[in-house]
Amino acid sequence: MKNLAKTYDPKEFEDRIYEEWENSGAFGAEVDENKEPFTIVMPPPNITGQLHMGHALDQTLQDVLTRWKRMQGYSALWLPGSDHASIATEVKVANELREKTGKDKRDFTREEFLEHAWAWKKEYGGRITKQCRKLGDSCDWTRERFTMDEQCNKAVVSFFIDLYKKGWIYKGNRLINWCPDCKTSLSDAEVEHEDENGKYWYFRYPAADGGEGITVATSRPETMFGDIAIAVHPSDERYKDLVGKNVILPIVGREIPVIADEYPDPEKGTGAVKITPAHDPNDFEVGQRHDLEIISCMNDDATMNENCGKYEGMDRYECRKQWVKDLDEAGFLVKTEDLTIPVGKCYRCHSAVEPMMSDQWFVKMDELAKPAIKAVESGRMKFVPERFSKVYLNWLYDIRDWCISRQLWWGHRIPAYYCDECGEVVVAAEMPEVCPKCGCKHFHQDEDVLDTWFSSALWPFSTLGWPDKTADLGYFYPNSVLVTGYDIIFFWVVRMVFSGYECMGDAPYDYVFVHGLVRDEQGRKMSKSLGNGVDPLESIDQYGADALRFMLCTGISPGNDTRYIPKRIEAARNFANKLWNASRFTIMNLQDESGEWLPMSFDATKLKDEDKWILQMTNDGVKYVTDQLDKFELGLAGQRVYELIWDVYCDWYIEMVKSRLYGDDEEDKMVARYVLTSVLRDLLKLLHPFMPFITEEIWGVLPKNTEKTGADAMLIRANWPVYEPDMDYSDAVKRIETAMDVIKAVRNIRAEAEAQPNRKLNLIIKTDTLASDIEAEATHIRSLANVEGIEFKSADYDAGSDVMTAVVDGAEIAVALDDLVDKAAEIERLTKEKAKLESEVERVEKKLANKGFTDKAPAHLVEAEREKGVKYKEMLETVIARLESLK
RNA sequence: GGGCGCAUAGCUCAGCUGGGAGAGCACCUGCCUUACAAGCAGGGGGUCAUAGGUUCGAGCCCUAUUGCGCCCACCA
Repeated sequence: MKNLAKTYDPKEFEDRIYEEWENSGAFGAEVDENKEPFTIVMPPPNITGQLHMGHALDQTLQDVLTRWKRMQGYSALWLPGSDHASIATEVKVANELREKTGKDKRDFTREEFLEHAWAWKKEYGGRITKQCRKLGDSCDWTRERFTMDEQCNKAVVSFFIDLYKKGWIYKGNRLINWCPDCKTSLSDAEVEHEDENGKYWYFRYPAADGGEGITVATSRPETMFGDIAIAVHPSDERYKDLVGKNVILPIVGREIPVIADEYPDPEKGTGAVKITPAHDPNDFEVGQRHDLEIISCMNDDATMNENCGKYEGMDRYECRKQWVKDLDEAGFLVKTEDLTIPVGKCYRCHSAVEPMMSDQWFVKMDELAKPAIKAVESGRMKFVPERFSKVYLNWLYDIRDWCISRQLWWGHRIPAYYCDECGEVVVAAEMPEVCPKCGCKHFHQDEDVLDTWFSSALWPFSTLGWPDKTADLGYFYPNSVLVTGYDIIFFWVVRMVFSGYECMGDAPYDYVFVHGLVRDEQGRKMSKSLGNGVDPLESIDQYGADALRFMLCTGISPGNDTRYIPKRIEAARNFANKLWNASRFTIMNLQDESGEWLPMSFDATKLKDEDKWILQMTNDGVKYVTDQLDKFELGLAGQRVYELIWDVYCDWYIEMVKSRLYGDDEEDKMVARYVLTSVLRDLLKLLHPFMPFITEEIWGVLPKNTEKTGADAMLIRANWPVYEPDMDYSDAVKRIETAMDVIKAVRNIRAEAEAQPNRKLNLIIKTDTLASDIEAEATHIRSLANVEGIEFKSADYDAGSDVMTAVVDGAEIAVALDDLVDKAAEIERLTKEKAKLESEVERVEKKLANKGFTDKAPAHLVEAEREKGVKYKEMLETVIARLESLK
């Protein structure tokens, strides 16, 4: 006997199947001009650790799309890779070194440190790809890439040089975001703003001429050492006389001017603002406008510097405390106010970012942003859901230059070389031989590395071979879809788009499919500090990858967050189990005792109604699922497959077909076997993108002789089921649906009457129109409702009082239950039914009486409503008549 | 300050271009019926946040309000 294992145990086959897939080259995508390409480049996970639920969601969505397109006949490439994650990894490696050796990062040479980092990459990069395999990711591992591999590095250098030559990359001393812990600059996108409880301190700056001076509020008193002016609004009458005069920086004693500028808001604080260009972006701009000096008062570890007198060497917060105390004692503190203030935090280490003056490399954004804006405005590139295009565009509309240099070691080193003699800067792929300016031959390379997102920005094409003109690049670019979380639209999506236009002259992809976050059961963000993260591997271990995948992509809608709820993954596992058992049933019935496959055949003229019914349901399902996947509605698609398998195939079709399989009409059995198998195959295909392992495992056991076109052992190469628009089994569908109504009605009566499930019932069916239809399905009614005799009578027949009745569309079912009939309860039940029907009839009649409806609503809806009216009225009359007869 | 999302059954969420409110879980009842108790059959449960508006018709469209959440932003 050939069959599936008795119990569904994903551990038994998931790893094995993955290995088979990979070894057979099933995921390999080829440049094939006879096929349409479908490309997804995997958002590279950071090599900082292991995959979390967010990755599992992200990758499942990509895999569903890829597998589906592959089955549709596309040359589907899903290219995997990982990201060096410059700053994040550097922090991790430094921590690990500290733990292991007790030494600080700076105790190592750059080369030593990088050696450790590469070892880290080897370990964690490998761990991640293993996890992807566990999830069932059908990516082409032969094309696996890393943001710091040779080709990507080449791309980075090439892009840098290109932009530099155009004058779009420049070096300048600017106010940047500085992380005092990571000791590196950060881009604006890398700063997170958090509200914190803070204070405003109001200090009096006395006038230089001995007058009262001016009172200024600040939340950052420690930056006062860098104050260069006090600004007031030109229209502010209060300070009119002071403008142009000097005030004295308290305690420090330095004189600074009062200047008029549009920046201060007279409504806020005292209307006067201290100007500290070295530590505040606004002040910096005011300083530029007035050509003011810039005095920095902090070191790069956020301790106070030599400009701060006795506070030199103090931490910024320590200094703040002492400084405020000293000012207070000296009588300069006017008042204090509590309030919340937004504080910029480093997105990696969460320490407060300090705006600082620093010499850094920048990318000029104005020109680059233009095509990226147009890409979305013109509809060339679409966000799914659409609303994210707004987020994207808003960021681009007021984009500022991008600070790309980082004072780190792990990353792409900036390809800029400085002449040791004259300081000339040469930007080139290799260290130059001779200085073009002074002719000297000694150079040193810039010490900094590039923002990690500089290399990710090139990912959609650097992975395909750019800057070389490869066949892959020509065929697979632009990518079809980018699947990513909404949290990295700024970091990543925006930058890929402008880089794509700059390097390739086209958008990097057609669609950006944005998903939300996976939260914990209470809806909180999964985080390490909360310890509420769920390891995908653990849940795969417990329920199987298929269950996890199915849970992640059903019951969700695009762009919205979802929650990880153990009960939900359990339900998905139960679904897999259901499919497993149904398949076992089917396979069991396809063989004789010795395990030989029994014959099956397709003969359209021999199809029974239930065959036609399920063929129609499956056919319609194929269309629905395909349409939904086209719209990225994986949740709706998955939901329908679930219903088709569980409700349609298992609960109804298998139950209906049983009597035939156990009967002895050999010809009919061949048909039943055929439909059973053929429908199962289509359902497996529909489910395969969602649950690849179980579908593959079952597929492997099914007989090979029923697939119309070349059956392939690998389900992933099987053709996506085709929707046949001409299929019309509506007569059979109608009869089966009527039979189902009857069955449900009888089951209901049985339960209400508390009749034992094994007790055979006798029915009287009163109908003037449906006798032949119901008669045709009598077998089903007998077996599924456990009915013995069925007697047909005309609609006006009096069934007496020893029966319980129910109405269906077109017939009244009377169940003989003399010993169990509780007349009072029966009347109550029918009265409820009557009320229900009455309200339906009323609703429909009201609607039809409304001239607005009959005139304006589409004709088919009006017609449908009319039919309903007739139907409900008939049913109601039947119920009323029955009630009468009981009285 | 600007923008966005969410509010539907006890819980978690679906609900496509407006046309008789759904699923899973939980709950109640009865079943170990030889594919499946990770199951089968039956059942209860919702003023679709509030108030207006558009429409013949609104969970869905418009306006306002309330509550929750998120993103962006230089309030000293």
